[in-house]
Amino acid sequence: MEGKEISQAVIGRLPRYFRYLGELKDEGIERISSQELSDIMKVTASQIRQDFNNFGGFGQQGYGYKVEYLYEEIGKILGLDKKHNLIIVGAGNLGQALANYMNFERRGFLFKGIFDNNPALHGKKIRDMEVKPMEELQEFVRENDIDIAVLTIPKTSAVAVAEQLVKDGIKGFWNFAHVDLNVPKRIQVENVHLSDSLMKLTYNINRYEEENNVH
Amino acid sequence: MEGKEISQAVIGRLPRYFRYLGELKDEGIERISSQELSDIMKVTASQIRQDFNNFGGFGQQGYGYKVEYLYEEIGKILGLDKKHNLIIVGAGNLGQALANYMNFERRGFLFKGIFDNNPALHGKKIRDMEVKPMEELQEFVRENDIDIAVLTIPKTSAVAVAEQLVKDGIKGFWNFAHVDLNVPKRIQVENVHLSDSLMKLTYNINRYEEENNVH
DNA sequence: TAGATTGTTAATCGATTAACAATC
DNA sequence: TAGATTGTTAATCGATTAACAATC
Repeated sequence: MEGKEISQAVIGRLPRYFRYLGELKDEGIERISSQELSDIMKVTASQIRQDFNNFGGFGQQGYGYKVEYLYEEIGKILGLDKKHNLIIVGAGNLGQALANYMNFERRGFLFKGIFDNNPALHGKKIRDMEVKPMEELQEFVRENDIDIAVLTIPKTSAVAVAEQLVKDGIKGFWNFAHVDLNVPKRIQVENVHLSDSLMKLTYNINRYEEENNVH
Repeated sequence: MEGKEISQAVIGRLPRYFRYLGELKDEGIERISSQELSDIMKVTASQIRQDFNNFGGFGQQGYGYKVEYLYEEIGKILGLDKKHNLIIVGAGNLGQALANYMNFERRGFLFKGIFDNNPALHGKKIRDMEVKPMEELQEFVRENDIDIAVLTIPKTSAVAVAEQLVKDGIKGFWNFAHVDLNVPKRIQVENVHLSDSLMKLTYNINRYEEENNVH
């Protein structure tokens, strides 16, 4: 049914390649070898070639890689050429910030709506979009063919809301709630656990200090 | 000088353990075996025991682990018992949202200031803290013993600002800017590249569809 | 003591790096 | 053609899982 499965380790590196190649392209650089890219990105040339080869040969022996071509191919792999309808569930600080801050449209996402159960927010305009009550969520998702839900609601409600959204046909979650969602494997979940990330930072700061300072 | 280095793979799992143990503790559960925790968290019991043993034995043979003790020990490992002075650099949507949304104080972080170069924001109150101009950043960091800078500024200025902050004595960055910072290895950096995360999500959604739908 | 479960060693698996033949 | 650099196989490294002896 499918080709060989690509590991998430590789997928996780693609956006960074994409970013560097975009910059190289903007600088007008036309070709690059895995060794040159290795020097810039501080990863091994071997890893770069292995990673790209998961998707077939993008390069030319003796020449290297065409920057623009490679950039576009990685964009396609990441699905940036496809449109995805997206909603934000939870119009608190974080939900509003993401609506305003993320350049959704530039990456193929169509921002279709934002929902909250706080009546004080209903009707408030967030990026030309009025906050809708949660009561309208289910019908909206079903009728507007929504693919992705950004969850910026408290963890107490996130699991139940996610389960309902799965029934309504959501394909993936960008989950900022501090819980693990309980959804079928066919549903994709990308977690952004901000406080976890901050804890990793303090661990590393403290450990560095313990190893090097007063000990 | 130090003990054996703990891999970042292990560190990355600690916050999740910490979260689950906190919940178990709140439910009044006193002891848990690696097997029970394995069932709840969907990771192998073997991995749980290996992970904990990186830091010495927290359990008791034949009994399991004391939930509260384990919870506290992991908290200490993550450095949550230590205070860290923190500032936010960039008071746009994301910077403001993080100031309001993150419960910094609850995890040992002292929110000391927020900076922006937009004069329209200067003096605006964000969580009882007035936005200060970037001109005051350097002196502020030096005089207030700031450990962590949250970077929510555009990528065009992030690298230079980070380099300056390193000179001013910053120990770690929580970096939301979409660039790789160029800082000495002794400085800890935790990147949160939101758009990268979203790209991984679309990759996985698209790939699932290609494998299972029309193909 | 017998049973349970950790701590830890050994085996396996997967990911990264090195090497080099293929080829532009 | 000679030189460069990929694509790809082989070697290494590290992380995960399995197994079991130690011990509570």
